[in-house]
Amino acid sequence: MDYYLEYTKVFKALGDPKRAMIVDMLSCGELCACNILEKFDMSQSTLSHHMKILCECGIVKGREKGKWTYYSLDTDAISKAKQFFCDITSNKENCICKGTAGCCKGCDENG
Amino acid sequence: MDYYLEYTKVFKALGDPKRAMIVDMLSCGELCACNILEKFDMSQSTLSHHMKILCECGIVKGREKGKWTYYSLDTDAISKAKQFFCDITSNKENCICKGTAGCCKGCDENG
DNA sequence: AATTCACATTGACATTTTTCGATTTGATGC
DNA sequence: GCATCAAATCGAAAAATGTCAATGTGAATT
Repeated sequence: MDYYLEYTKVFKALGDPKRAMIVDMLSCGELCACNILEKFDMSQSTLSHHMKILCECGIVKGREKGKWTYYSLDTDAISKAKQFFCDITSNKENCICKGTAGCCKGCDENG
Repeated sequence: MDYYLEYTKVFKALGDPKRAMIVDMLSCGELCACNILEKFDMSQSTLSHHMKILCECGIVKGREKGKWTYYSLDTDAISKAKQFFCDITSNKENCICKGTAGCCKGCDENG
């Protein structure tokens, strides 16, 4: 159950459209909070709250430099979350990777 | 935004540990609601509610037969959700698939 | 050291979600 | 037809979430 709890935090974080958009923005490189805020119609405190959720689940990292905080994706944590997604949606004896469903690379490597 | 909203429903559904466990159970094959209920410490109405959320986001299908309802995963919807996950976490110009991060098969095909 | 700037935290509120017991619906068996 | 079973729906209560304005914090600028 703790296993599920750990990874469902990532899904819960991505379960908000605005947070999914933030992740999409970060996929092209590091951005500071003010750059992200420009693109959204939300208050600064609300954005800060969303960034905290994204950081706490592990898929986003914050790097403080002077007044600014730069955010970027943690590709390792994202890989693990993808692997979890593959794991819970694949039949372990007869993996759907072998069919047409298109599972992930990591799943192929294990199966 | 609608694009994000469509797929974030899937993540929101998987953002609950019990629902993630249900998906994991269904990955090994079709099950009826009563079989799922046996494994959990929750009321019948609560399970019914969780199944509705899983069905509404598209990743689970329900098949009614007589008194029973059999649930199974919709591998096509799951593939699309994985693709979305890859999309929002991959740099489109310089995809992380080419690195060590381990993106999904579909992402490789596109990139 | 006073001000400004970027961001985090707090407190409050409305909305959404989770959960249950009770009821309803629809199919089966007597 | 009546009782029974599986599952959905309803109504209500409790908990979690999203949001903002106000405030706090720490770094840079003057």
